[in-house]
Amino acid sequence: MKLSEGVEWGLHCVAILAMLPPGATLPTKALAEYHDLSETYLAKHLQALTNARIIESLPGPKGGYRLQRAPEDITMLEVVEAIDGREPSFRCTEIRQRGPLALEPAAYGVPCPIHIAMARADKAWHEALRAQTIADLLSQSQPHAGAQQLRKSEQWIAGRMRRT
Amino acid sequence: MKLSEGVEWGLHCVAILAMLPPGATLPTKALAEYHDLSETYLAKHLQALTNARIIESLPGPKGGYRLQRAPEDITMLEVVEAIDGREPSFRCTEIRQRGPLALEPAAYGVPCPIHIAMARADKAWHEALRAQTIADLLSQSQPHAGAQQLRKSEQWIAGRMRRT
DNA sequence: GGATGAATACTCGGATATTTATTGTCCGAGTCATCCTGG
DNA sequence: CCAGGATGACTCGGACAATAAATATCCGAGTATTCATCC
Repeated sequence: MKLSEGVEWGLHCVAILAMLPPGATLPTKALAEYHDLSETYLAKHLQALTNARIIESLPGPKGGYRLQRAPEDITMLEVVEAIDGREPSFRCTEIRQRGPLALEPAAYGVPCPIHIAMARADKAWHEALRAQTIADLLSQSQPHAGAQQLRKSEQWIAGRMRRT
Repeated sequence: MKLSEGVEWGLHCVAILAMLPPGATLPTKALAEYHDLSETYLAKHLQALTNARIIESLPGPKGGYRLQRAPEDITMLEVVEAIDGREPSFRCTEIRQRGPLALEPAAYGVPCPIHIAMARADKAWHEALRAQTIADLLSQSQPHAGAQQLRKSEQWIAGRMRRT
């Protein structure tokens, strides 16, 4: 059970976009350069985030991406699901209904205990990510990176962002 | 993030083996027939469960598999990890240390907030599965399947198991 | 000099190859039971 | 009739293909800017 590599990229990029002034945008090229990522592959993931209504794109020169909502209103779960998909990790294929001892389907009204337990674990995972917003990430990263590093990042971003 | 199909197979098979009398074994062929699974592919997963010290194998005619511990001492997490692997779902590749704004590695003593949050979600998922044992699964499936169905299963198994 | 028009450069969006992991299969090593032979 | 040995059949174990998914890339559609031209 491994998560797509793009999830890490997406989370970091959304965090960067959250640092922009309201309305300003940043193109794919800048986002890719910031962390030295493949520009074309990152574009694919940004597209997924756009479809999920997390970020929005402005075409043309001076175009780029920006958040569609406030960082406080975007959960990590949304970003993860936008890129990795919304399917549960465990898909019960009901193998108990197969084989020589199978009953008629009506006899299996309740999901099997294995399915229930796996769904409970999945729910715990989802809740943990739903409880964490992008704004939380920013407030937590601030103490880690020094104030000078933060200034440096903001300057770098300011040199490439486009104001409305 | 999807879980291997074999996880479902493994959990069901371990549950079946837990129904056997102490010491008795059941060969791969019977386990595969019970749920109409690919015998050869199931063998691969049973092998993984053997390496994880969850089940043990007896070779030769009258051989087969049996649990290596009591059902109360086998957690769902163990079975899942034996088949799907023990790697965490999210692998932080530290992309924050890449790109034009990267600092010297010593400056990144603390994991990034994204890594922390994902690890916390992973932990919640693991704990949920660690709290559920194979014995719990059996006690929960009993009320679902009727008593007659249970008897039917036990008879089917009794006809194919090997006593020591 | 100002306004209008076309050309241009840059953006995102979806369709297309390549690599990796998962799924699925096969054959060989080892072991116990059975059968045959000899006493 | 009993004991011993060789044979045979069945088991698991690891190495080997086929398929699906994730990874990575390319080219086309659209838009705001820019420049040249005309009024």
